[in-house]
Amino acid sequence: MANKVNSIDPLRESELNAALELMHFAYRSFTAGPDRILEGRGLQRVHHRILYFVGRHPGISVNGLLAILAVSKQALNAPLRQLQEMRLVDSRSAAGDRRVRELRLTHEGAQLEASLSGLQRREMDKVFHDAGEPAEHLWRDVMARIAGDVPGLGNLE
Amino acid sequence: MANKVNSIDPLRESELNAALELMHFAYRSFTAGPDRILEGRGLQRVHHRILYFVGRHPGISVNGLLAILAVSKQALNAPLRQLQEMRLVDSRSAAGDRRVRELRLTHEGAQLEASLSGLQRREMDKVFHDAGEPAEHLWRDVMARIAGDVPGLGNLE
DNA sequence: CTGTAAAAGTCAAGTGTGTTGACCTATAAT
DNA sequence: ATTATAGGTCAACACACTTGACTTTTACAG
Repeated sequence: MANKVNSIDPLRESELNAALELMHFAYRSFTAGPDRILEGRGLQRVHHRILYFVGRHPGISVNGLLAILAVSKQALNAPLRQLQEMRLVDSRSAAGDRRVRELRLTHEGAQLEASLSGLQRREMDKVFHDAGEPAEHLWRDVMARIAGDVPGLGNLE
Repeated sequence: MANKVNSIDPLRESELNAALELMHFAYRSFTAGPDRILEGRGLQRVHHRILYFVGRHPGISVNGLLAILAVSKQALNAPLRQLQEMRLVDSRSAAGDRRVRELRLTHEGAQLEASLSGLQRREMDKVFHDAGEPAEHLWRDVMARIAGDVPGLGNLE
C-alpha cells in the first residue's frame, strides 16, 4: 500500500535519474575552470557572480544586484567592497538619485571577467558546435523551462 | 593591442552569455524544491546527495561514495553519521572484506530519498514533456558533453 | 521644515559546508 | 611481523551565507 501514487515506469525513472545526475555533474564541471583562475587572485565564486552581473548590467544599483543574486545585503557587502578595493569594480552615485550607487567594471575588472566567463563561453561554444545547432536551441529551451521565471534573466525566445 | 585573440562575434557572445546564465539559474531553481523538504527535517544539501547516490548504488563503500561526491572523508563523516543515527542509512561490514562498509538506504531513507528526488524527477518529466522528445535527447547530449568524463556517472549513450 | 522612507554600508553572532593535518582502530595482504 | 587499506574522529581553519541591529545619506510627502 506504500506505492500507489508513485507508480512511475522504472525505465522512465532511470532516464530521469540520469537527468538529475547530469544536472549535478555538468554544473560542477562548468564552474571548475573559473574557480581555478579565481583561486590565483585570492577570489571566490561570489566574486565571479558579481563581476559577471555588473559586467552585463553596467550602472546596476546595489539593490538591483541583490535581487539578481538573491542573497542578503550583508553577504554581498564584503566581497563587493573587496572588488572595489582591488579596483575591479567602480561605484559612483547616480545622477538622478544620489542614494543609489551605479556599479561598473573597471578596465581591469572587465579583463578578469572576460577571462573567467571567456573560459565558460569557449567551453559552451565547443559543446554546442560538437552537438549541433538544433541541440543548442533545444538545450536553451529546456534550461529556460527549468529555470522558470527569474528576475534578471532576459526572458529569451 | 588588448583584443587580438578574443575577437568573438558580439552577437554570438550574447547567445553564449545567455547560456551561462541559464546554467546558473536553472541549477538554482532545480535544487530549491528538495531544499525546502530537507529543511523541515533539519537536513541539508549534502544529505540529499548522500541519500541519492547510496540509493542509486546500494552496497557502495565509503570510499566509493567519496569518489563520486568528490569531497574529503572528513566532510562526509558528520552528515553520513547523522543519517545513520536517524536510521535513514544502514551500514554493515562487507562479507569479503570486513574493513569496507556497505551502505544502503533503510526503508525510511528510501522514502525520504524518493520524496526529494521525486520532486526533481517530476519537474524534469514535465519540462521534457513540454519541450518534446528531441529536446530531451539533445539536452542530455549537451549536458553529458559539459560534464565530461565523471567517475560515478554512467556513461550514457 | 519635518518626519518618514529608501539606498547603502557596517558590526556581530551564528550556521553550514568544506578544507588539511594528525591520529586512531580494524582488517588484509605480503 | 610489517605495511597498506578502509574507515572514523578530533581540531583548527576558511568561506559563504544567514538574521538582527544600527548608522549615514538622500529623497520625498506632509
